[in-house]
Amino acid sequence: MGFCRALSPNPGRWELLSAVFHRTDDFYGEVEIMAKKTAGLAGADKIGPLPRYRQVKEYILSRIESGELRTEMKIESENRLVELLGVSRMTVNRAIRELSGEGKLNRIQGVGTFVASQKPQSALLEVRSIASEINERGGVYSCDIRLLEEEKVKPSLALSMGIQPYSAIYHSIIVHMDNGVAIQLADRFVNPAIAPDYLLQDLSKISPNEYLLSLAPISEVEHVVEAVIPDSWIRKLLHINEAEPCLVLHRKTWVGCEVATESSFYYPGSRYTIGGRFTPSNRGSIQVT
Amino acid sequence: MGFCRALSPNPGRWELLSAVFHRTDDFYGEVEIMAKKTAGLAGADKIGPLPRYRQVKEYILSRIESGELRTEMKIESENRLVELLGVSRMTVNRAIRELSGEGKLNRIQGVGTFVASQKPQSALLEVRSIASEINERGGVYSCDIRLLEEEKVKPSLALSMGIQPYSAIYHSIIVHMDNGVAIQLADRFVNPAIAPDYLLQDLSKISPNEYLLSLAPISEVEHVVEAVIPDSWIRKLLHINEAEPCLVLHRKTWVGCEVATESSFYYPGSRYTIGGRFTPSNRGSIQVT
DNA sequence: CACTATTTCCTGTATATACAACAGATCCGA
DNA sequence: TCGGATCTGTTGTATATACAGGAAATAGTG
Repeated sequence: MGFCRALSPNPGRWELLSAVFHRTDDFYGEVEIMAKKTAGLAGADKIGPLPRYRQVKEYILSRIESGELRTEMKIESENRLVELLGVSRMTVNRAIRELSGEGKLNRIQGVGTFVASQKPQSALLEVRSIASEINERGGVYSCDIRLLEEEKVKPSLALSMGIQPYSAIYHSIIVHMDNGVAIQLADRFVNPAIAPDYLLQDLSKISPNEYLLSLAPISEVEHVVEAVIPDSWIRKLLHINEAEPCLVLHRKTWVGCEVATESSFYYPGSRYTIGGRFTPSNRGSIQVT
Repeated sequence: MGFCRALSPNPGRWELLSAVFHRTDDFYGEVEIMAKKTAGLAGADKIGPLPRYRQVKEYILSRIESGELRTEMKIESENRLVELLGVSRMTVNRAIRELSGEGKLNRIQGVGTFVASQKPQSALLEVRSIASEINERGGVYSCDIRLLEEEKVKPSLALSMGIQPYSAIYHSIIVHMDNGVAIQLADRFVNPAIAPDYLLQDLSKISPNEYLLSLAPISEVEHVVEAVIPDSWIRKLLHINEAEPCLVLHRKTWVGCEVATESSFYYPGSRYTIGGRFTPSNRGSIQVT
């Protein structure tokens, strides 16, 4: 009963299979889309294949990322995708509707669906590794780990993170550099309950962000920005003088209902800006979906 | 044919009506939900009532805003709302799914749907009026219009806004104050094609944001933040000395494919932070929905 | 040729139905 | 009383179907 979960004969590749059965009045026409190959993926605790609409989303995203679908190109119509993928139009519709809500596609009624133009970097709206950001810009990434230890958490921070005062917390201070120039100082407090092995990582190989993201998906993020003249020890590490302002990005992340990390990122004002582009949703004072 | 568009007998109020007809094989059971009263609303060029799933969203949002539904409260189940509102479950499902994607509701499979806790201010992710922000905090808003005129647009800005160099552009500089203390300096360039009457507005009565939002919905926003020591004329207007850093928020907005405004907002570093909270969507390096 | 009406293709919305997955309550027997 | 099976209510996904409405191509007409 239920779904027929065929396994791909071609496990190394992403593939959609369809197998439509005839239907009677109380039996569905059954269709199976192959699940994405999950071996080696983080978050593999999720059992079973992704739901079909998610598979359709992944299918389209992968075609965009592979370069097969370029910016501004028209993609197949919903009905064409129904034929190609062997799913119903409502399923395709949900996938494409969500993707266009996420800014990946644009739709025009009566005309078609188009690949949206690439949006610029949006460090304000994302959580991504500074290393990959530098690499994508063609820079040379390096880092300097100035601190990595267990501490007793101070009461104010404990309150904010929802843990016991003076219990253990992990603290790291890392200076990230592009071509040897300090670009960011990352001052992180990590909840041991979420990342018990944080101190054991080789953070020069895998960045804290990559490591933390690999443990569990972040369920919520809060970003607050501020302009300050930082303390002298920060000025020294970033090689800036006392007249140069700093942009500080405070980030707090949650995994489920627990606070996972609370960090501050200091950017030398003269060397960095942070941005993001988004589409406001449409009620009252306009907000991100 | 098609929908029966009943008018509300109670036009001053938001109301859901249901009128279910019997169905035959090729005729729908018809249901009508009253459209939101549109008289006096901006964007009234949209003809016809909102689609039903949007009406359901508005219905729930209005109940949250009115205080009837408080934070953490469980709301009606989908099937209950189907009965109450006279729409199908898929329609209710879409409405609630989108609301939970927007962070207004939380859903737990097998348990129910709950009103999400109020998220803090998110000036990073929204476009809202500084006046209403100050009023909500209980402050006393006032402003000082330092400039409001038509100028010839410089080539670099013209390029960025996609208009002819040295053509006309509107330029305003306004200092916003809370209890007489300067909180923000707004330096705005407005595309005359979008807001031809910008210069005629009484911007001390209606804030530029409110006015611009009333003209047309913003289709896209870009925010970039930066820390600077501002020019002396800005320091003077904000009453800060030359050692105090400033947070600058650069905002660019689009209406359709045209750039509508390009603005810079200066916040005294010691008096303001800007923040936003969001839920990352779940692909690759995590981004806003 | 120019202009209009029709057709066709596309997305947008709405519904009814069916089943899956999950959580909590309830029942029941050892 | 305990522990498991069963039931019930809830959300999550998938499908078939139908119609509305926009845009562009096409046919038809003067």
